[in-house]
Amino acid sequence: MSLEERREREKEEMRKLILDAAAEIIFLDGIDKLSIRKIAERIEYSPSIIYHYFNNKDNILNQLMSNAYQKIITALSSAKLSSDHPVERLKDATRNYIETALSMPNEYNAAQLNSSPDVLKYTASLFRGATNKNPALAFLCDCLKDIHKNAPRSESEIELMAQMIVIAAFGLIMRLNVEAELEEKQKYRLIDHFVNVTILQMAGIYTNNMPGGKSI
Amino acid sequence: MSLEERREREKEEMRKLILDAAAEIIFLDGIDKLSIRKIAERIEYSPSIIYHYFNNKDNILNQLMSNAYQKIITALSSAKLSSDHPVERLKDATRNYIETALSMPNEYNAAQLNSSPDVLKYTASLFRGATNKNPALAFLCDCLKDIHKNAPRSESEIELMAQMIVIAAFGLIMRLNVEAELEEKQKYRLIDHFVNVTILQMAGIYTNNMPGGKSI
DNA sequence: CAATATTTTTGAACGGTGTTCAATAATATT
DNA sequence: AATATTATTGAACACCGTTCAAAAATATTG
Repeated sequence: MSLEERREREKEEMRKLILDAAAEIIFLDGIDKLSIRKIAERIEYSPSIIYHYFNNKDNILNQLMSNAYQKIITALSSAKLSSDHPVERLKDATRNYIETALSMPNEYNAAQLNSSPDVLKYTASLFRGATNKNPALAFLCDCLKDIHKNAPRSESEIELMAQMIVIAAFGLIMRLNVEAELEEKQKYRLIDHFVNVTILQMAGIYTNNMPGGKSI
Repeated sequence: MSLEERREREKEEMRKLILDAAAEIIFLDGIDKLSIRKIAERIEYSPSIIYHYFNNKDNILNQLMSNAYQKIITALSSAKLSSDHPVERLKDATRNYIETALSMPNEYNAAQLNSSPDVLKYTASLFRGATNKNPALAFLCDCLKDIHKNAPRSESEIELMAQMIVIAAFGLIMRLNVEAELEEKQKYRLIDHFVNVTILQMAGIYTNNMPGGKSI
């Protein structure tokens, strides 16, 4: 069966070749300019061959976006052990998540705005409860429970908090992605405020909205 | 000069004819299916004529989206006098804004994700300070100042708060638009929580994140 | 090795898109 | 009535995603 294995391996390599070419085109020319014919030109094959390895263009795009979004999710979980303090962990993870997402705007946008089954596995769907699968929501819920361990909130309260944070982070990233010409300084002013103030408010921590305000 | 006036009026009528046809196509078949040729077919002219009234397809789309987004903004300001209580006004306005935006998902998405000059006039760009032009930000700032009139915050604090609320509302609307199959019940659970809890936290009001928690 | 079956790759075609432009039809000006 | 201006068209260009029968390359058998 080594023959079939090799076949499959070669097919996988070809798929990777196609995906890599697509990623480069998106990086160089933008996602709007991606076309089957351009991919074909880049890998030096005829356009038709691509349909031997993928069902259609959307399929390619979705696979690409899923892969990229997994990287963003990984960035989140890498903060899992960053600190003993749950609040610090929350802040670290969110900042990580935001900065990773901003480093691949095309992929993040496409992944979040796409509701294909391919991509939906990883994105922050509001469907699935926090306990289910979405890694970002699950991580946030854990953090929030930890933060409120002295005065426990209900499961649904925690879940709503987490969803609001995910939604707000999503909004921030989207806006920063759209407003490409925004100065770095302004950008980080917003991110800082979000991570240091807004998140804590949404997590039910601050009574005053400025840093230095009383915490619980 | 009545001749030129009529000319211009007729040209404007033709533009409106084209825009209306485009809006219908978007409504019936979705924004992806909009094409110059389809518009032409609908208004019973040849495709080329459209370029006599608009520079290109994007121009048509942008104009359409700007018009729609103005309606959403209008929904916001209609809440301006809804209540004496600034907190109630804030809640009313936000709920209005969200529900109007959800009633025209295509237009809202396109307007928010588009950074063309046409559209940028109306969308919540982070560029312009709150005092400048963006009506949503300006309204929020007024509300927030009113809310905190007894313990005034700095201009930049107020502005950051407002921007965070706009960003979070944007995120919520976007998510609800993308997840089209979400049940009405779940949808309103999120909107309610956003309007009744999250906004108040971001506005620096609640110390506890549940309704009934102490206010300042 | 030769013949056959299988898989990979191609070229041509279909129907679609946005856009341009010279030629025509309609209207207004002289 | 002749001329200038404007509105409208048809044909064409250069793209696009996708399909499919035919060809090339490879693997499997006798």
